[in-house]
Amino acid sequence: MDNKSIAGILYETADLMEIDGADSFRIRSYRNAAEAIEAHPQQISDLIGNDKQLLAISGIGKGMLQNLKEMLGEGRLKLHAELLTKYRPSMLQLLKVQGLGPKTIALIWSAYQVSDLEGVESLAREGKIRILPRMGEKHETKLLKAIEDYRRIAGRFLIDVAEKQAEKIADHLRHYPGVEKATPAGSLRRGRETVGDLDILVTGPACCDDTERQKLIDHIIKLPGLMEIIARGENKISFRMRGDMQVDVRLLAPDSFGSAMQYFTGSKAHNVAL
DNA sequence: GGGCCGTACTG
DNA sequence: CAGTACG
DNA sequence: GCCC
Repeated sequence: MDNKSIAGILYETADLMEIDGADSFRIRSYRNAAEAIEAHPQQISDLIGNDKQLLAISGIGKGMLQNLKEMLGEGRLKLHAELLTKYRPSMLQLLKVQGLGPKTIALIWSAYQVSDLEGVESLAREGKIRILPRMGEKHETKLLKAIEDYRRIAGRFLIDVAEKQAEKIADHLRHYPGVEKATPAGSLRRGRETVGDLDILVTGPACCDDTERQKLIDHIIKLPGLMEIIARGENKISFRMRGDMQVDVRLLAPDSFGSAMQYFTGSKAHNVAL
């Protein structure tokens, strides 16, 4: 279990504790610990057993150390698992909606036993949110807008995040002999605020014949952080990176690189218009 | 043992 | 004023 | 929960 997943469980536990109405300072401690672990240069899993070094991390105390030992030892955190049983996992998604906090989610759950995005949206449309205590009409319309906003950016990544990821991948590609260019296309190249997935175009001698392309693809899949290969063809490979970003890499002969760049930069509507 | 951010917004 | 969310 |  790497630091990121440890931190993830801690963050999620904090969210669930919040829904559970736990002490807010204790909740903050979980988030602080998650942040500290995320930022820690060494893998926590390598330090396990070395209590002194773990305790030296600001934000990790006696209790959190126990939690870490439990996670690394048993692969799970009991508190986290129990809270997930007690509440609905969909509530964690709800928490991401602007203006929806744990108290409101708990309120909606107690009144309607609804805990998912679609359900809450329906309630809001039917005017069933405004009749709840402390919820007014404004709150309701604001909530509907927030759900809309959430849907718009869900499963997408802010451009700076996508940019860093793309640069790492492009570097990995350019490092390979016979690759001349590796350039992100798609919405990232268009400079959109958010990016759904990465489209990276590659060209050079290594893209020119079947054997070379196979070898290049073999090199691509060694990319650090690559979690799952979704599809592997002759000229294109799709995979998912750690963090869930999906990437398409297309290998192109140099003489079709320009038109491909045009096409894969899009947008779709722009291509249709052309 | 006791503090842990301050503030705007909403009902 | 109290509860809640957020920079 | 952590830290002072």
